[in-house]
Amino acid sequence: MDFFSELTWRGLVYDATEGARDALARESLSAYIGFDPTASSLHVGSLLQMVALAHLQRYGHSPIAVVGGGTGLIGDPSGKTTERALLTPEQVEANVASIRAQLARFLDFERQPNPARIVNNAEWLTRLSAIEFMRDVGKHFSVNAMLTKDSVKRRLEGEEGISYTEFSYSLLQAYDFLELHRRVGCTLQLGGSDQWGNITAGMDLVRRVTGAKVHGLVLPLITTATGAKFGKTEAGTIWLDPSRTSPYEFYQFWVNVDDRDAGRYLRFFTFLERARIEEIEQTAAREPEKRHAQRELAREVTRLVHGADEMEQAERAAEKVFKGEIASMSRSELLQVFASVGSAVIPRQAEGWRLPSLVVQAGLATSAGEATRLIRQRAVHVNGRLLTDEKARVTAADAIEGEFFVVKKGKKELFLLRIEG
RNA sequence: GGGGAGGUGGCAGAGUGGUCAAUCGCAGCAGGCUGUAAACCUGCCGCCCUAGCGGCUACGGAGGUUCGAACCCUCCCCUCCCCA
Repeated sequence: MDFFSELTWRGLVYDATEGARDALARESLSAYIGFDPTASSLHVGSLLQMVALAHLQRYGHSPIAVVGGGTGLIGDPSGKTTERALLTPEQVEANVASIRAQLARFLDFERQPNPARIVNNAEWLTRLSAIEFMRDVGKHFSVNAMLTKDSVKRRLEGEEGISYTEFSYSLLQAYDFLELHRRVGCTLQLGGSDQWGNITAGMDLVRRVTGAKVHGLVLPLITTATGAKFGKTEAGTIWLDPSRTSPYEFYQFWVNVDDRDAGRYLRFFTFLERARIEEIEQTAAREPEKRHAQRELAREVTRLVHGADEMEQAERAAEKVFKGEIASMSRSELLQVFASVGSAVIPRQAEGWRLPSLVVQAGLATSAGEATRLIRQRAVHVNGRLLTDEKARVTAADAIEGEFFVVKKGKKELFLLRIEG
């Protein structure tokens, strides 16, 4: 099997240029995907791109992850209805550094003969002079054509309009392709389906300047069965950075995937082979209540992003939590399990704590009033016990090993409070 | 520059002098059913507490009228529409 067929059966090819398939089958290519450094961490929305790079490498191509340290200074107007705030160079640089670390988990930089590379387009973009840019790049673009691009058209028709800065964005991104083509012979750019316009702009530029025929391939937009935005939960974005989204939460995100999405996601986000995925789907269809597909998905993706140790820990924690074995856990077990869940230290108080205040300190409610309502709705458990009296006090004597409170809200959300001293 | 409409809780959108902390919907939270799913049913959904027909803060901002204002008046700020 080749790269293109692999992506095809996984449902990862949304669109590709003529000849991309042949080129990929014929020879080993250099191909790149750009990552936007507007935040200090990537989130699950970028996972597909990361997986695509890894597939490239597996099939003998040389993947290049371009972190947009230069383009990030401008801001992509695609999919945006309003002008974006510009990040400072320092912010962008810090973001680039942490994103680089996250990408590193998916790529092999030592592999021969097709090592992965990570480059920052600030390297060339910040050195480009305005005159050079206008003569060598701008000359190849027709404003007439640019005005018809969807991302630009929407903004022109909208009320806010578009600044010259964002209007020029696609030229900069196109220039990346040219630069990578010159430097390392890169002939393919991949991206999300929203990047099609930017990718073809790059292809055109390369062709006009060098005469070479290069290719583009875009991945589908991920949808959820309920129509919600993928990668968001009640709690917010699912980040890849463990300090923003704990491995436990990350694991839980995948375990809670809708039945109807699980099979697709196994194809999208794991490297499991076709027969194995189909087998999992059959098992899942037979015993949906066991959530085979979700579990497998959670295991695989968590391992990929956070490593095997964190994955196992998150899995063990989930087991304890959902089997209601909290009260019987030992000190070391608690610390281990909650390392991936979330915890905080509270100062010792001789008279104990009011129950609502404990819930607030665990970050499970934003005000005592809200906590009180939760308690009355029979939603709060402390150390595995349902507590329904909002006036109750909890003292150190109630704590596990005199030290810990596991505060649980609803069925899924929990937090460890540790008494100081 | 001229004329008009409007700014209400995360969104959307009622209310136009008292019982409005503010209808309904969406989103969100919880409970039930289940499988840590979907759908569905129920409750909650400004803050504080001694939890009450309690206190406080709120309907763009600042003043004013009134026993009483989201609702009336004045000024200011902002948004949208039409004309020039």
